[in-house]
Formats: sequence, structure tokens, C-alpha cells
Amino acid sequence: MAKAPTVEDVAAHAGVSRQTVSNVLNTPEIVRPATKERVLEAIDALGYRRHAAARRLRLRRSSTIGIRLDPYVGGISGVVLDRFVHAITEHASERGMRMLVYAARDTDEELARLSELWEGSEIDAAIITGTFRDDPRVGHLDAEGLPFVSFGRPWGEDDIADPRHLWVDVDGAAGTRAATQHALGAGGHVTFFGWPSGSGTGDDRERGWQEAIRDAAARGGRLIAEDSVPQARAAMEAALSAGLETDALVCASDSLAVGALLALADARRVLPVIGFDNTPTAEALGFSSVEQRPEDVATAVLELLMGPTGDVVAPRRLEAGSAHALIAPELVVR
Amino acid sequence: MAKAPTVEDVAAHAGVSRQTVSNVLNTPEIVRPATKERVLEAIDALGYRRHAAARRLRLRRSSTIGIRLDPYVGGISGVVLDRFVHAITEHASERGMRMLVYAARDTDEELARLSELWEGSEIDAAIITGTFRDDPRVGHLDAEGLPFVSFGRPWGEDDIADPRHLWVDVDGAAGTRAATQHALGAGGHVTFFGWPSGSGTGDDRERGWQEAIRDAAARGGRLIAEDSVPQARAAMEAALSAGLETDALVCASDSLAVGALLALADARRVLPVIGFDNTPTAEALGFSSVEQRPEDVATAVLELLMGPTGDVVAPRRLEAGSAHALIAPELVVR
DNA sequence: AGCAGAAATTTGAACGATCAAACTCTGCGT
DNA sequence: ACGCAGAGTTTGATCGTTCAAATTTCTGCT
Repeated sequence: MAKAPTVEDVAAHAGVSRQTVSNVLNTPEIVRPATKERVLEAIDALGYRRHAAARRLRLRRSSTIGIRLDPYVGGISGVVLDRFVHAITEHASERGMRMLVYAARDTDEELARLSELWEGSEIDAAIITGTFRDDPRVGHLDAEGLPFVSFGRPWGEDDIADPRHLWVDVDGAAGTRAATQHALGAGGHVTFFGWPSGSGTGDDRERGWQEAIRDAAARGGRLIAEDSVPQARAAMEAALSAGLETDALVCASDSLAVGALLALADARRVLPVIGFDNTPTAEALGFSSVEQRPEDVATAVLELLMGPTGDVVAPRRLEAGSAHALIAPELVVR
Repeated sequence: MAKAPTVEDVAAHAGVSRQTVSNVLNTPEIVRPATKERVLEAIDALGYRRHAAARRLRLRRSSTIGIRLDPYVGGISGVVLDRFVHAITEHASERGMRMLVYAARDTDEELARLSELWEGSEIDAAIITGTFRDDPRVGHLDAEGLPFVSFGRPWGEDDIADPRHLWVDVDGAAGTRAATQHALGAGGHVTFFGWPSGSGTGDDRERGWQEAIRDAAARGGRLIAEDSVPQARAAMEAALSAGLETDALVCASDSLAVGALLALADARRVLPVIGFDNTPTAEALGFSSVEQRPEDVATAVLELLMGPTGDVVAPRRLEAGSAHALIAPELVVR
């Protein structure tokens, strides 16, 4: 295999200089058409391709975005993140960006890795996921000057409207609201099956149910379990044997929904159950679920980072209102 | 934020030259201890970090491995690949390697993207997945000189033992053999629920069942469906109403297993069903399944690429016997 | 034809690291 | 005292690209 051709080789072949070749590639409008033609032919003839590493060094830009791939935890919920990674990879490709994935065991390790990648010009920007209250990553990355977008709202009250922090999230409340409204078709009592209070995401989803119940002047109760099938199943069993009377269940996750369905099957009862995340399990078992639309999240993330059509990471815009995106989820009825 | 320090800055601070700093980092054993000490202090004081892009250009090595992230297709089976990607990302990190993911719609696009990444020194090696008979990628990548390992055997007969092609795969037959042996505890008739013939993976899994039946002098039949829950359910329903008599089911995938379970539930029958892939759905529904051990596959892939302990992509070894790894899956009984 | 000014193109330098070769220093044997 | 080997350290060149400044070529006008 011959050595890959460089700009210099192309230049020699086309009878021009290095820089002219560079201009054809980067600022074609300043090159005379005839010259451009000749250079393009040479590029084609030699099969020239830009050497990305050299470009990086010179431009101090890598056209690469970093995203953490959490250790695989099993269970259902990781699937949403995986779908998001798939989607962002596709859309990034279309915009000429690459995705670098890295592993980290905790937030400190994540920050260390991001700093390393950023300072070594390996990434131009980062996407962080799973934000939590007073997330230290926000301040840290800001201080380093690394552009980033989070998939997930900052759950601290202060900065949720701060346009310096770019974020995209799914409107969980809208999802459970739609689910509850749909469930109310089965009767006037809809139970919310959620997680213990305290997580921003969980509280948000509960709020949607609450609002729908209130608006429809309907009735409903709350059932709580940790996010695992066995625990959900146990909680549901307990509720059923305590004489739970309800017309439908709206759940904060598909894990809870599966647990509830298993308990219902054991008790030989049938009840509409609506999950959240629209995982393959929901699809396989055929119960309704709220779809987070990771595709749309991916599109929105790139838009915040690179502008509506840009192909480089844009300097962060500071106008309020354009720094966030709240994606409306979609109820998939089965 | 001040400009990141370079080797030159460190050298000045320590009162030595560029190259000595480089030596401290790359070949510390040739530097006098006192000097090394001073340099390390300077590195620490300035917070120096190697500039990865410059290193790449000079060394023509990126310490990055590329892997395709297929478009998300939904369904259950993609999960195994995702788990593998998670695992390889973790192990690669530990060895100082990075993972670059890229999207491609088909094999041609995949090859185009890989060539681009390889020629631009963006990746040192690639991992390809989902190999099929007469896979054009093998020849193409070989011709380009890009080191690669495939997750999945080359299913053409010629090259399966060819040590020039590095591969790791899961021993599907061993998985279904174990599953069948376990299932035979429930009675002497075990049905295999598989895919239409022709796929290497599917035929391999069927073979394991076949062998176990033969070795135990037991009986069994075959049931066939495409890999989707609804089609599996329909096939199972048809079989049941045709009077299927069997003691257990060994399935080629969890999708088939779920379909079978749903049909069984409809028919109010209970039968041991063993799936394949050990997806979250199997865990959630509590049926046994064969676990592919993506962790072990990841370890094996890196070992083929980098040697047992190396931290760079090693030149390909050509000895027969050390170029492949067949991972034994594990039956998870529930 | 001559000239100013714009347009097109070329040359030199830089990005930050590492390799290869040249150089300096130390200790030892003669 | 001198030369020499070898360890330790420095200098010059290089990887492929792009920016900035310098140079050449073209265009329109008198």
C-alpha cells in the first residue's frame, strides 16, 4: 500500500502550490474556476483525503463530540440512553462530526476523562447525561471552557432558566399527562405507579398525572416502588391484596409497568397499564408506553451545539429562550 | 483560561530541553533520576498534559478503535451489541485506548467511513460486527492494511480457520446444548424454536440442540419463525392448535421465547421456555436464557488486537490457533 | 502603453510532539 | 595526561495542514 498522498502531492500533480489546494478545499470561492477544476481532478486522480490528525493540530479542532457510556447496569432503563447514542451518532455523522465514547465509573472520573480529552484536542464538545441536583459537572466544564449540552435538565432551581447552560430534556409531565388522559377512558380512577420522591425526573412524571387527574376532576392514588421489576411486582401484589380499586395504571417506567403486569397476571386481574420509555419489552409484551423520542433529543442537542445547520461547534449563544429544548414525548398506544 | 502548557514550557520550567521531557514521558529509564524528578515536578506544577493531536500526527497513531453503531432497529436483539459496546469501551479505557463510534446505513457506507477514518489517522483498528457469508469487508480492510477483529465468525467455509482474519465469536451451539440438556430435566421431548435455515448463527444454535438430543437419545421437533415477537407468537399458536406435544422449548432468541410464552399464556399452558441473549426482557419476565457474555467477548477482542497486556495495537500475528476466540456462553436459569 | 488596485497564487511559519543524530560529560584504563 | 566508551542530554528535522504575509497575475481605465 503506497503512502497516502498529501496536499503537496496533489499540488505537484495539478501544477499549483500547497495553499491553492488547501483553498480549493476550504475556501473554493477564492480560487479561479479553471484552477479549481484542475485541482479537483488531481484530488480525484490521486485519491487524496485530508489527514485529520494534521488538521486537528493546526486548527485545534477535532470535529468530535464526547459522550459517556455508563457501565452497563442491566435492566430496562439503560435502553433509552443507548437509543439516544445511536441517534446522535447518526446525526453527528451527517454533520461531519464524530462521536467518541468513553467510560467512567463516577462523576470525578468522568470529569478527569473529559478534561484530558478536551485539553488534548480530542473533542470539541461533550454531551453529559443523567443530570442531578447541583451537578458538579456543569461548573467544572464551564470553568474549563468545554462546550457542552446536557440531556436532562439541571434540577437545581437556580439555573434551570440560565441560558449559559444548554440542555435538552423530555417533558416527562406531558408524557404522563397524555397517558393519564388516555387511561381515563377506562374509568374515573387512575393510579400513578412511581418512584420514591426526590428525583427530579420522577417528580416531574408524577406531576403530569396529578395535573391530568385534577383537570378531569377524576380520582386517583399513588403507588411507590424502586425501579426494578421484582420490587414493583411486590408493591403491586401488596396493593392488590390490600384491596386496590382502580381503573388503570400510569407508570413512571416500563420496569414498574412490567412488575405491575406480572402481579396482575398472578391475581388473574386485567387492567390497562401504561409504561414509560417504550422499551423493547413494552413492545414485546404489547402494553402502551410513553416514547421519549431519542431521535428528536439528538437533533435538538446538535442544534444547540452547532446551530441549526452549522458544521462546527458554534460559540455558545447566550440569549435566553434559545438555550433549552423540551421535547414532547409521544404516547404509543397498544 | 491560559493556554495549555507544552513540552517546551515544562522544559523551561525544569531547566532542561524538550526532548528530555519527552524522554521522561516515553522512556523514563534513560533519564537520570535527579533530572526526572525535576521534570516530573515541573509537569505537576504546570499541569501539563500531552497534546493528543500532535502525538497522532507525529506517531501516526491515534490510540483509537472504531466501531459501527448500527441504526437502532428496535426489538430485542440489538441489546447484545449495545452491551458489547459498553464492555469494549470500558476495557479499552483501561488500556489507554479510545472508542470512536460511527454510523453507516450499509456495508459500502461502512467501508467508506472506515477508509476515511483510517487514512486520516483517526483510528488504529476497527471492530466489525455481524459478519456474513463472503463478507466483502474482510478483503477490503485487509487490502487497506487496517487491523481489525470481527465479532462474529466469517461464515464462508474457506477462511474460518485462516489465521489472517482475527475473530471472536460466541459458541452458540454450546449455548443451546447446555439449554437443551437443562430442559431435558423436564422430560424427554424438547422442541427447538429457531429461525429459517441459512443464517450461520441460527444454524449453529440449532446444531447445539440437535447434538444434545442425539447424545441423550431423546426426542424433539423443530419450530420455525422469523425473529419477531408477533411472528413467533403466531407460529407457536399454530403449533399448539395443531396439537404440539413437548416438554420444553429451547429458542434461538429471546424474541422467539417471548412470542412462545405469550402464545402459551393464551392457551393456558405452562412449559419451560429457554431463550437466547439474556436480554432485559428475559430478566424482567423471569425466563431462563443463554447469556452471551459480551464482557468476555470484549476482553478477547482487545487481546487479539493488542496482545495480552499491550497498550498499542500490535502487528497482526499470523500463527494459527491464536487468531480466534470462541467464547462459551452461560445458561442463566430462572 | 502604463498604472493602480483587485484578484489569484505562492512562500514562510506555526501547531506540539517525537525521532535521529550530534553533542557534552563522567569515569576508567593506559 | 590522554583517549575512549557509554550514559545523558540537546539540536535539527519531520508529520500534514492552514494562517498570514509576500508576491505574482489579471482587469479596467486613462
